[in-house]
Amino acid sequence: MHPYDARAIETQWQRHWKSTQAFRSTNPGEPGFDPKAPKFYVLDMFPYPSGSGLHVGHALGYVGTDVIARRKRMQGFNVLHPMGWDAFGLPAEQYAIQTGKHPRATTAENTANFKRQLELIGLSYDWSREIDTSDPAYYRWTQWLFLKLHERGLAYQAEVPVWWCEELKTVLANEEVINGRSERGNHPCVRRPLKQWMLKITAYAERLLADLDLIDWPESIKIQQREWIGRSEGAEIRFDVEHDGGAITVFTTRPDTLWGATFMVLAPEHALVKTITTADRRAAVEAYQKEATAKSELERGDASKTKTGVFTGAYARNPGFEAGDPRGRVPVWIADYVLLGYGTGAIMCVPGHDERDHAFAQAFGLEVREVVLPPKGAKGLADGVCFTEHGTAVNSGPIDGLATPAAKAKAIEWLVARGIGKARVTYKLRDWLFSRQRYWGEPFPLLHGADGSIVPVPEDALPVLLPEMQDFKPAPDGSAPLARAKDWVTTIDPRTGKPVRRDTDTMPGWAGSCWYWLRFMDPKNDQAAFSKEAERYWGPVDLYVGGAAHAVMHLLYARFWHKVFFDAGIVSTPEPFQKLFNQGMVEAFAYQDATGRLVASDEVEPRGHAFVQKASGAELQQIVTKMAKSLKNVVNPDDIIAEYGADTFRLYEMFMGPLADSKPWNPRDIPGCRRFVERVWRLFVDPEAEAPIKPQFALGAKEPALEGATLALERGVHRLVARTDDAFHHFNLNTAIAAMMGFLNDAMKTPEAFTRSQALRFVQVLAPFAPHMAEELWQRMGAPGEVARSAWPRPDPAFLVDDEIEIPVQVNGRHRATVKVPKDAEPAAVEAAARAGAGAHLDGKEVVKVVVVPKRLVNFVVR
RNA sequence: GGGGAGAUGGCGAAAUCGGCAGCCGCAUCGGACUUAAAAUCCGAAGGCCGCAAGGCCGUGCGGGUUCGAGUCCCGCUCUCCCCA
Repeated sequence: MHPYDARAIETQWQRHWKSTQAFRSTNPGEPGFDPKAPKFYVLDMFPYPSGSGLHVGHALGYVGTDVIARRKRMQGFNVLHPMGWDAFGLPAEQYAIQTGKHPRATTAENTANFKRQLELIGLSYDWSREIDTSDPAYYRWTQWLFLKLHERGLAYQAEVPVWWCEELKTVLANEEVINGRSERGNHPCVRRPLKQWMLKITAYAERLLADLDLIDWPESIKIQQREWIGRSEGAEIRFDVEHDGGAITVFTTRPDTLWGATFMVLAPEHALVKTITTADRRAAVEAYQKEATAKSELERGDASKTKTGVFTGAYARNPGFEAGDPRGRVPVWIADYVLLGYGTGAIMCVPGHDERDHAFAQAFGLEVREVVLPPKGAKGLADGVCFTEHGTAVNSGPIDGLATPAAKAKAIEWLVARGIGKARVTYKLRDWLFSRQRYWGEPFPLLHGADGSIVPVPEDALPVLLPEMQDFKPAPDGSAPLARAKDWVTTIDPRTGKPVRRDTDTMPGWAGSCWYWLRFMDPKNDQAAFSKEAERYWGPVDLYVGGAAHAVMHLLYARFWHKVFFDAGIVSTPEPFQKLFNQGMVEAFAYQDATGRLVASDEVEPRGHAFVQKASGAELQQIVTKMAKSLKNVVNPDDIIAEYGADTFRLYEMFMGPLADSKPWNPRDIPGCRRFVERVWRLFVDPEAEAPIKPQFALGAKEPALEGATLALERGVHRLVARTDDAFHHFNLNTAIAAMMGFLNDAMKTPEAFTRSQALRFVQVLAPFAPHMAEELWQRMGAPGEVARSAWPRPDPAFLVDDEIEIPVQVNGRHRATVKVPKDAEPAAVEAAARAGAGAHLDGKEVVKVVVVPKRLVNFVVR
């Protein structure tokens, strides 16, 4: 009486794992720590616990890392596999404002729900290391680490034009504003100058770029980070303003084109605009400045857009020409395609060799001068085309005749010698806007004195607790909600006894995730963020898995903080995440009618190979898209597990395709995985019998001789292990499951030949994927301990190749026959066998050439 | 606009050292078992032609390299994702 009962088996083993703390990993110095075991730290990007819970797409990465973690444990690694909550942030607060529920309460509910869901999947996290970024025991150290940045001069306050969202009543980072609307909620945003906390990430630009070479990350992510950092080499050149005595400094990546600069453009916000603008141009200039402020940087930078700008009335001297040379007199304009934050906020314009300058000159009838001759064959100004590539310098005084790279170097030399310029490197990367006028975040541990001084809260006075507030709505004027907690704001500087005011901003949602992988190493420490020993042992993260969506922001911020800690001697590695892996998106089917309108998935039924709308019978087109509530195609793991069990759910998640690929969730495919699980069960257990396991697999069962079907299965087991190892190597775990299914099909054909020793190894291979069933079978077989801690089997090469192998025979590259030859047959023997096998295909033909690839194929080239 | 990834049966996919295209699964069809159905088991199946044997065509499209290309090179089309 042993039918397969997924629920019973899974709840029992989940309870067992919990009560025995089966997946707790030990730190150096703790009882049970094995100093000989190598460590493996496998980390998921921890979730923001939203109210809607996990869907099957989140679970993909978590199941993937779990399968990897479980196998690593079996391979003898001390595995750190933790989970926690990125719990501070805007959505919780928005929700709280809408519902009146305190974010602390909703966060607690949501994290409890997430944890329940994760446990239901049977994930082997070390829950003793669970962390919550909104817990004072955690954010105490976030504040402490912020002070380390502050100490090192990397946190400063500045009046900067920032995105202000009227609806959310807060400033947002550049990356949180899309097309002038907030990423969260899609509310309109405007730019406004405000005093804000900034982090000097630009000070680390060079190292963030260079150290990408140290880490094993997807090239695509590295490219995106390099792009974001945007290093460019060039020169800074000073242009004197006529009649004014002032000077405009520009940055250019093409100092060799100086002699082609026929005008200049300043960012509308550039400080010099005010002083150089002539009286007759003032009205036009000011009107234009006002307009530009409202635009996003993207709109302004868009090269495809028509150029706008106004003349300031002022002229500057191009220093490439002698005083008095009319070619050196260049008009100064302002235009919004020049950004204040990039380079110097001013450019020299070379309309002959820069697309945007060219468009601008065309639009306003400014002079175009050729100073770079295109190489033979390439189109240049002579053909009416703006030439931006490398060529030969012309009309350029001291650098005439030089190829662009040499011309650049010579131009810089020439500028330096005359004291009008120097080599310079700039970055697109900007400093990081780090404050928010919101409630649900880490308070800044800083005190403002009456005299304007700012001092850190002493370390022993941390954490600065977020005050309990009932009304934490943003104020209409944009001032921070914390400013209204009067008792909290007013305090005493413990060092001087003087009254001071607390800083009332909070940190952005990214703050908590800038160091959480370090806290997981030593999560209960109340003397330090983490101990040096723990960090030296566990760091860096060996495998970090998450969506490619975080390619830039989180991963760049995290690297930045980590490098600061490295410089401060707090961590021992220059990079936090040695290997990064991006799991693919889980998409879902959605359905469109003939007009392209989307039809909710629950109103659709299949008809043959097509799909129709239930109500109307209209034929629908099945499309693949992301899961969204509005499409009613979000799938919750709870439902799948309730119907099929966690082992089936895990198998399906992994069987869908390679971990890195995007692939659609197809509910019709899940029963296939369930069938596999049931077939495994029936191979081992006779549901009708008394015995918990078939006698041939029980402890003490006689091991038959390795011959006939048993030998074939033995080879099968070794091949299975080898294929599985390979699958882990490539993260295409679907092929491991395909291999298990293939082996199972073989074993089911000759079940009596399947031995206990083979069965044990099969269960071990199954264990990372379907851990509940594997543990249950392991126990029923009377095997020692838990399969989760058993030693992963090794394939023996002697069993991987059959004595006879099949060789395809081609004639002129076309497959014509297959011949069987001994595995070690000589090429001549293989060719002879192939010639016989090809038979009639060679009759009457002249064999020009024979290609024999040992163990692979034979190809006859004939005429 | 910039950047990234991808395109293989009705569907998810496999074949990454250039060597039998389609392992494994889903859906489909046929058979066995059953009073019947479900479940289970066995079998078929890329397309076209053919009773069959067999042949031809086939990895988004067009070229190229090679004895041999899903895989490498050049050009194109389309899709998805990311950044704003």
